[in-house]
Amino acid sequence: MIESGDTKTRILDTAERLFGLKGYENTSLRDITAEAQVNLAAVNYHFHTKDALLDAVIARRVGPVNKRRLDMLDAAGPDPTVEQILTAFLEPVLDIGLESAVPLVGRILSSPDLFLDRVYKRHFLVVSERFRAAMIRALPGAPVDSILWGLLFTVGAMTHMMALSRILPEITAGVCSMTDRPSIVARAVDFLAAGFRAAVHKELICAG
Amino acid sequence: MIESGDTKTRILDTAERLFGLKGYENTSLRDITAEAQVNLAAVNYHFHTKDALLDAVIARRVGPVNKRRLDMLDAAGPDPTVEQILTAFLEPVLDIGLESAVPLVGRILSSPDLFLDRVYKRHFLVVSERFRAAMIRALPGAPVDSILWGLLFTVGAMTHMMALSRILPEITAGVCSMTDRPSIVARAVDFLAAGFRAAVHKELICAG
DNA sequence: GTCTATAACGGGATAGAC
DNA sequence: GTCTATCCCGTTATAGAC
Repeated sequence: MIESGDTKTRILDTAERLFGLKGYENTSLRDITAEAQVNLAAVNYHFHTKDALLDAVIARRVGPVNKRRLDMLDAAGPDPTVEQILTAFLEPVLDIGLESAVPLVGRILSSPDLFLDRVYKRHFLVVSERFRAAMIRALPGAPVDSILWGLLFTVGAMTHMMALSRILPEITAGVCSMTDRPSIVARAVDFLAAGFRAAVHKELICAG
Repeated sequence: MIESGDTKTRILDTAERLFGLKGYENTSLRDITAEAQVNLAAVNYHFHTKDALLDAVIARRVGPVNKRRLDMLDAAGPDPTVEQILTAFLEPVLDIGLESAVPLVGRILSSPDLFLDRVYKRHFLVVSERFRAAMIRALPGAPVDSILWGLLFTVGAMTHMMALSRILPEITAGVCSMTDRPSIVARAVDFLAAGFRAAVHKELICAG
């Protein structure tokens, strides 16, 4: 597992993989520099602190993913379906490196402080707003709180399979795995779209 | 925030709260003993290591929760509905302390190593098997992999709202919060049940 | 830009008196 | 059971030579 590229890229690649594998706190800069075959002081030279290194690792992935999400949402036209919205949200993030970026993002999104300060406030506000608005348009009559809870369940399902991707086969007797990405996206989209629609039906029944 | 009870209980209560608030690695034994107003060495006397303290904190919650889950599943009779199964799975775990146990369990379940070694293998195998079997009975015709993915999405939705419970109002402009537990259970059950049923319908359509 | 060496600190764990 | 004092280790970060 020898990383390629210049020193800075090797540090980023290795940090991403180890942060995803063992978590931020359980990964020392010595672990990273040893595997990346660079000097310990190079981290502080290129990134100043371990904290800033994590920011750099996150930003390198989250920016492009959110751009792809918005592009896919735009490409679906002015009135995307629930399925198109969910696909635009899920597909880009599941399409990043399975061995490194996927577990890392899973960890980040399930950690309240990291998520709030380093992802939500910096990278996620506009995406969140766009997808919320699109879902409200796609589900006329659905109360806003149902939409928000649905998006929360969506992020939860997505985050959990990313966080547990490495041990998925072990806890499902080999049935589930993250390798066949397109089929997983389709499966999740069907499951979640039905959940969103159930909230609308319930509302209509109660109102009528 | 002064904990009550004897030394051992005070340590357990404080550790649970701080592990949930900041995470295991970011909480030192000095943090715990200072807040619990006990001596540092008392931790090692009562629990031997920090690692074993975490096990004790987890076991104290997970055991009773899983017992209640199985009791509720049994109480639903020999052929529980999808909704009854999901309620039996979600309600007990959302009924533990909102300020301490809920965030902690959220963190544990989203951390692959902790989940696998300390929860799944020790406390979760029988529960997992019982709920899997019940769901297969409740959804005749559904392929097993759909059931397993559905349970994964269920655990993901549950885990995520527990892990982010503290910041939920902040990221939803005050719309979502974990305080009204019964309505959250009902909402999640409706959403997830629709997802499970969608997998069956899809299968029947393709087969027919 | 890259390296060696080291400073400065906080952590878990323990010995031994009471 | 409880406390004080301390050991010993790994960590991040930096100083300064090359």
